[in-house]
Amino acid sequence: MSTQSPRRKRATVHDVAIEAGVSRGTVSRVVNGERYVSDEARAAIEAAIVKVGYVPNTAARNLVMQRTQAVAFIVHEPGPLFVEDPNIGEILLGANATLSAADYQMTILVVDSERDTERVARFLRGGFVDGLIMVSARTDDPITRVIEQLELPAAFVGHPPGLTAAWVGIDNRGSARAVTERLVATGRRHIGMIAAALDRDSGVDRLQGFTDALGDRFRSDLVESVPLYSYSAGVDGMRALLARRPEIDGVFAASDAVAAGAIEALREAGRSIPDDVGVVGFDDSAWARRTHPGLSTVRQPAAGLGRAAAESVLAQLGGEQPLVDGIMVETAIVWRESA
Amino acid sequence: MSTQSPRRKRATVHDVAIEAGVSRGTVSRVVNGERYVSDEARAAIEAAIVKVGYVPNTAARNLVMQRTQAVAFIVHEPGPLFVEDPNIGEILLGANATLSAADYQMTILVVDSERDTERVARFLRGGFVDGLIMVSARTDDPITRVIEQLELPAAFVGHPPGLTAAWVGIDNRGSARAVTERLVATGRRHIGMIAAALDRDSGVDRLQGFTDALGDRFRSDLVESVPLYSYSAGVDGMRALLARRPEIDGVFAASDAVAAGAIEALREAGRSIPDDVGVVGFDDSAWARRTHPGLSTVRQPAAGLGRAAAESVLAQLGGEQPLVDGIMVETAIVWRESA
DNA sequence: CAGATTTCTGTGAACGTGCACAGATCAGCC
DNA sequence: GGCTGATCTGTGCACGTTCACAGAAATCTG
Repeated sequence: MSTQSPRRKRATVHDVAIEAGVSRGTVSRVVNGERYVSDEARAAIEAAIVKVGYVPNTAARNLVMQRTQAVAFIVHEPGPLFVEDPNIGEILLGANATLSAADYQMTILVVDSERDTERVARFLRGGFVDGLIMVSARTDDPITRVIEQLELPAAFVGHPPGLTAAWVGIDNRGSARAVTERLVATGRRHIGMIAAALDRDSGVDRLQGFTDALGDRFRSDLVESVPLYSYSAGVDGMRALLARRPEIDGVFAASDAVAAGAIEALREAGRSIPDDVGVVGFDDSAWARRTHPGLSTVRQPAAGLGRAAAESVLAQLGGEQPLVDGIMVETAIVWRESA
Repeated sequence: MSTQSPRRKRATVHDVAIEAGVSRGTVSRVVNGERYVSDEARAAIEAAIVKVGYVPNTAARNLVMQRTQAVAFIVHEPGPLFVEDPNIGEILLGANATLSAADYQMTILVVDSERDTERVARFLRGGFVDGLIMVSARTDDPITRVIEQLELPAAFVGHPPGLTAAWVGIDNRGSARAVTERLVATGRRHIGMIAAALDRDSGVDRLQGFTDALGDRFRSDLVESVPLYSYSAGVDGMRALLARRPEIDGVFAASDAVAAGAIEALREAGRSIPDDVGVVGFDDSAWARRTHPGLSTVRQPAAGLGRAAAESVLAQLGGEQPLVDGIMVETAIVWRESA
């Protein structure tokens, strides 16, 4: 609207100083809200800032402050699953909310191939970020190794065995046990499980919880293992289970997506739920409200995990020692109609 | 393993120069792969780099180069939908793949509240990023205004009316017309639409395409408008449509999530698909393969949109003028059993 | 009113790069 | 041997900020 000059260069603290008739140091003090600035100088500088449109240069600030106000969010996941797994999105949102409230930015890194490992390692070493959040690390993950020897404030969501860094997670084992026990309590006699992602702590722990709950009644041929927490894996797993043990009358699926697939396979086979077969899942993701009947499941507060991870990183940035034992976020069991 | 000194400070180009017995300038030339370096100097420097563990300091480089090698990925979406809409995740992955191949990082910004608008604007002005990708901008979006006057290389996914910046998108109108025409061709007489997100170009264009296809047969009471591209909105919309026009025998839902909700509502009402009512959706997201029967829909290459947006930003960073007309990415129609 | 204290301000030195420039060395050529 | 041009190297400056320090001015204290 107004006849602004076609200035190409951004205003610096120096320009503001000249405009306000003071020195760079005083401007810096005003910008950073420090004490020892006279009222008139402050007023003049604030006016000058809006007049010249001054915005502090991030790179220069980062250089002298030795920090970046950025945290990496690393997700190690093949592309498709990143999209399909609603937990990751929620964790991301939760972490982002906490970080941005503390004026930190989040840089996202997707690790998919070996080449990515190289790239991410270079990135982390380059001082682009002050800390990092790692989601869905696997056992014996090259990326995990890189991170551990990086001396960068880090928080893992989930807990690969042998990890020394801080982590947040849920009690997968106890929660899995609790849902399975309900299946037992309602009189099911032939209870199976579709286990998934056994290359991760969550997958292993959920299977553990299942066996805990069954005790003597555990039969290994009532467990079918599938590679991923996905819908199609659930379909396959349930079909295999039905073929092997047609008398099955209860199933614990390692995630809601898997459970939705299992329900589909049961429907195919003409079984009614929950009359013929009771089904429980894990996550309380959007899947659970979408199945017929509604899925009983473990409520996993994914956004809460993201927030907790972010808080851990922020605490470490504030100089605190990370909690080696990890942080457990509470789960709850949600009973719907499927069991 | 080895007795490394407990060095707290990172090695600089200066340390490398001393170690290799050359000057900073020569080290810089080696690091940046420039010509005019003798073989012996190069060898000595490369050895020195690994010896002292040198990694270039990003902040210093950014400062002197006046760029950051980072691009912002801005998504303006209430939290829950970000998680539920698989397109966003795919666009993000597509963009990330292209950007990281070009050695750019991606910083994610979620805009949800008014306060976020402020924060994001400050962030963009602060020179944190060299460019940006904006997803799901709305008409009259304060963020969009901010971006437009920012003179930063930008690419929008989708096309808010009146936008002057570069954008990529699909032919929503033509594609919507094509699916609807098929509904017409298969002999449906009372074809309705659940329109969604009419505050966005995609929502408006899909409705346009629908009316294009119906021509004279268009009846405004056969269109129900819902706020969001969500499952529950689809349930509500279909119920409303059924209540108003029970004779309805074909429905175009503005997205697959909406279609899935519509199918649920139709099932409730005892209608069979596709015999009583034909249903088509839009997106070919994971939803489409999950409904019963499988959903006929428009295949929207979300990852391709992300890649195209990233390429546009990279091209602008390379000095090219943005294409004002925008870039259209091809869609295809996928026929399954629902119509 | 001298001295001590608090408040306020300006100056110069970092931070770690890239780049322009100047100078040095060396080969090719008449 | 002197000239030209290509190859190689070192030095100083700039990028925009924060911070330590020194000094000036104002205020308090006995």
